[in-house]
Amino acid sequence: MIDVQVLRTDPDRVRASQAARGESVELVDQLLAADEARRGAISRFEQLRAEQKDLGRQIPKASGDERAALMARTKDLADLVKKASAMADELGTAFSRLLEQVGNLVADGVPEGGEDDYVVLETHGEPRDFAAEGFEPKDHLELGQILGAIDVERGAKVSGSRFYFLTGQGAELELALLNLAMSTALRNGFTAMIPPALVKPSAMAGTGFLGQAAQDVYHLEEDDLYLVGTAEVPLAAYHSDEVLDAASLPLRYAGYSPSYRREAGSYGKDTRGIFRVHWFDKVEMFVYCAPEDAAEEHQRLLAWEKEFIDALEIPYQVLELAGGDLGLSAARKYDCYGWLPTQTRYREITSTSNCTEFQARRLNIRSRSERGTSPVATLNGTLCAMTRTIIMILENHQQADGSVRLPAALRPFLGGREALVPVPKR
RNA sequence: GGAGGUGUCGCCUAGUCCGGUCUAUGGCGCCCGCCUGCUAAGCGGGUUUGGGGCUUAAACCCCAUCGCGAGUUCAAAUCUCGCCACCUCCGCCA
Repeated sequence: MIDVQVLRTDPDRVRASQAARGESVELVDQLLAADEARRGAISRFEQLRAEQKDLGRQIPKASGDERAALMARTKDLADLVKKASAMADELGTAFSRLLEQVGNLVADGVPEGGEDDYVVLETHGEPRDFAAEGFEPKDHLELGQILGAIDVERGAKVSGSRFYFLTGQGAELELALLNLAMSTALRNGFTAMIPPALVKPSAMAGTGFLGQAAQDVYHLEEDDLYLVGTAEVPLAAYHSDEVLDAASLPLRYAGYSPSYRREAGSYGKDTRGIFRVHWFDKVEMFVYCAPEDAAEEHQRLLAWEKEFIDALEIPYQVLELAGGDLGLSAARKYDCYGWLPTQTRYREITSTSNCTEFQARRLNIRSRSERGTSPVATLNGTLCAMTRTIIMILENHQQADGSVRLPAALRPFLGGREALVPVPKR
């Protein structure tokens, strides 16, 4: 959630942020009114409670009539206190409910607009000219079948649409990518993590996925647990309700976990192959750092993402997303879009968000300084989303005969092999 | 899944049976000061967290906080109920 102090002292900033997100500006006025009401109720309660406590303390010392009189008076007060307390609770809850709807304050310089209003910051590498090479590129699904790497038919048979098996070389490729990603992360000072993929509602809510994003999340009714859509969720909740030693920051974690997404409302979108699926595995970077270092850290996360994509020799662009496309938690977001030859356009492969103190406030993650404790900043970034990365590798490095050249960085993790090669169908 | 036990302000701990100066005890650690040639020891004071008030600021004041929540009561760490986590044993299982 946003800082309540900012709401009180600079409501215009919150209004501007809401406008940049394309969200309700009136909400800010409702919030201010609710805050006022809540604080009034709290102070009325505290006054009454203090009076009640004071009288109550005299009872053990008194005796006889005096005692009876005191008890009668305190009894009346107790009734008032109960009512005042209920009122304060009610108004407090109303305020919180409103506050939770407000997205993070959009960072300065974020482009205005919605999904299509991103700004291309950089372009790296050259898309291959397949015409010049004399063949038509096959798409990842066809290549996956030729290589015996991806089986969507059996995925659908076993689990339904938007499920797949990675088979043979496909499964090996994921493991190689995992090892490359993790070893890169470890070299950069990250701590390797394998987090739970099922989490409690508090973890989901704290990371901001139970708002507008809720329809895209799997929920296990029976156990009231959620399947995470990203390791960001357990990695953020990992330090919830903790006070971190300021000297230990930044804490950098690289988590490998499955990601589950209902993909509600994406019917008919990217239905071919494994571009948009209900489950994929992912190595996610997650950082806790001092708020004043967050912007710089965000650049580092982006740099590590680029380093990884560079190593895979995939042409790509770096986009800065517009305010309307940030999600609830992010103050700023960069996506890397890799070149997809059969679609002749760039498609998302990684995403990194600076959530400033937004998630830390919800999850109660603080660090200690001379001035007491204060929320830390959290950031996340994709290091390697397996299915999308596999798609990019297959399509960009395919050869005329259906084999796929392996980028040099990946070879050590595939027994020195230089290419994935067609296998007989079975 | 079944039975039993435990949960107190960083860590350990007193208090819970029998509700009221508990405004939560003591130790360790940590911080400040004194003392000291230095260090150690010693002495004195401070040290949960969150919210609010008053201040230039600090000091100070108020409310909440004894795993979480609800209830009983004028009054709950203490009594009742529900939940959670951990430990021990049994059952089941990769």
